[in-house]
Amino acid sequence: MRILVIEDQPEILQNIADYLELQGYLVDCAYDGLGGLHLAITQPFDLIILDLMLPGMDGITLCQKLRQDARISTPVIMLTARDSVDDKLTGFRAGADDYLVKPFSLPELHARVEAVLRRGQAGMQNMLTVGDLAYDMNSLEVSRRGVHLKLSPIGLKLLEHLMKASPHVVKREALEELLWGEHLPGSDSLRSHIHTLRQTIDKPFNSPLLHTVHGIGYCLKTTDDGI
Amino acid sequence: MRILVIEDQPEILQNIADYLELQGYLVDCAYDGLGGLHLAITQPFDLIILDLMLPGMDGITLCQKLRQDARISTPVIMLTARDSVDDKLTGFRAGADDYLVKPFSLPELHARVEAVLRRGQAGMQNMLTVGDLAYDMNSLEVSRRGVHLKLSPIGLKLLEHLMKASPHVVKREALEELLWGEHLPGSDSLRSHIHTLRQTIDKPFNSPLLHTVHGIGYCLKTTDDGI
DNA sequence: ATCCTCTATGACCAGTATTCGCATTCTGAA
DNA sequence: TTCAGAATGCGAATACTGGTCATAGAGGAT
Repeated sequence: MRILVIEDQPEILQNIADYLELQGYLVDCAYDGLGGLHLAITQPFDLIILDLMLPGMDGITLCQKLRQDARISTPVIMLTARDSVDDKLTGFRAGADDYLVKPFSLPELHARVEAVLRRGQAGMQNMLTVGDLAYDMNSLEVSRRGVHLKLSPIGLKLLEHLMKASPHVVKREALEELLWGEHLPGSDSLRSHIHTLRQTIDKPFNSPLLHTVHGIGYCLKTTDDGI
Repeated sequence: MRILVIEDQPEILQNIADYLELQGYLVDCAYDGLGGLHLAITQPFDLIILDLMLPGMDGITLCQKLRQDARISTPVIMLTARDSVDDKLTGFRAGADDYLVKPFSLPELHARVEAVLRRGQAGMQNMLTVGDLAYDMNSLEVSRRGVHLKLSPIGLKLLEHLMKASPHVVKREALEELLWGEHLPGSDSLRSHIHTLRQTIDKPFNSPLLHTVHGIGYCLKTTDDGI
């Protein structure tokens, strides 16, 4: 879990960083708004801890830019010395996920961090369905009509892409790039994998979901043929 | 609210005690490590304020004994004149909940006290369970079907993460980051640890909880194989 | 300071699962 | 009909995993 802490007071920053690292988090630091924003945009974090008052750019503005300009939804915990309701409202309106009033104890911060991270995980609605086919992206389990299906890693990747695209057609090149990037295998083994996938998700059931579009690619959809 | 203050410098102790009593707390005092430890063990306190440097037994040792030997989880605020990172880390590792560097203002202390007490009331529900496997994060004890299991620190970290994620799959990279942060060990020793963990939590029992997801990572769940 | 124990790490091997490439057969469109 | 594209099936190559063990290092005890 990577956490970015943006705070201008060195002692506080040091305290927070040390404590969180001790709890097993990877901590990066920024001392002002601009530096923090830059880090937050260029690197992936699981959580941002953000002081309200910062040199360069205040926390609320930073949070707004993050959400609106950069479209980054990393959860944010806002720190502030002030305690007025106004600040809280402004903070939440700017997109902060939680709020902590200074001075706070470090275990208290830890509790909030855990809470926000847990919330983030629970929020993930990673369930894909096409017809009676279901793919739980958390447990990586695939089932059809309640029957558990076992697929290979490549099969899973293919299926994920096809389900996300459903009911649209996916070009062969798109699938090849998905699986191998620029470094394609010598022959077109994509067909083999499509075949294997078909064996698994369609063969045991009477209605096929995975359709071939001749010369173009593949498409995953129910056969009720409503186009 | 009863607070125990352990501090060898009489003026400071007097200051703190007077101030806290004025705020309505019941304050007990100790002048050295041994006396403090004795009081802390024999009587119930809601909070302990503990100087790092004490005659008889230093604060860190005292804190460790309190946590490990006496299994007392009363929150501890550590006081110190020093400010080195080492001290802080050692303090936290010993189980201190917060840290205050001398000289501090009494209102500052009061704020920390309030913060720590508030957090304490929140009540930590630190018990993880997956199937018949239980992990008490307060005492760091792991048991399965009532049988106490002994794991290494790395094993505990792995297990904690896997249990929190259960029944989701956890990627190998996520576990590696959890254990080693940015600079990973040369070879994949993760598998050794998974193996050790498996030996401990699965080998003595007939139903495995720790499953491998080929090419992806690991997953902790019961084998009831539903879905 | 020295020894001792426990843990972490890295290397290796064998067994297994997965992927790839190829040969063959099949299908759909012109 | 003809032919390119598609499906199928299978063996070989590859990647991954579990298990074992030797070594190195940390921490505690003497």
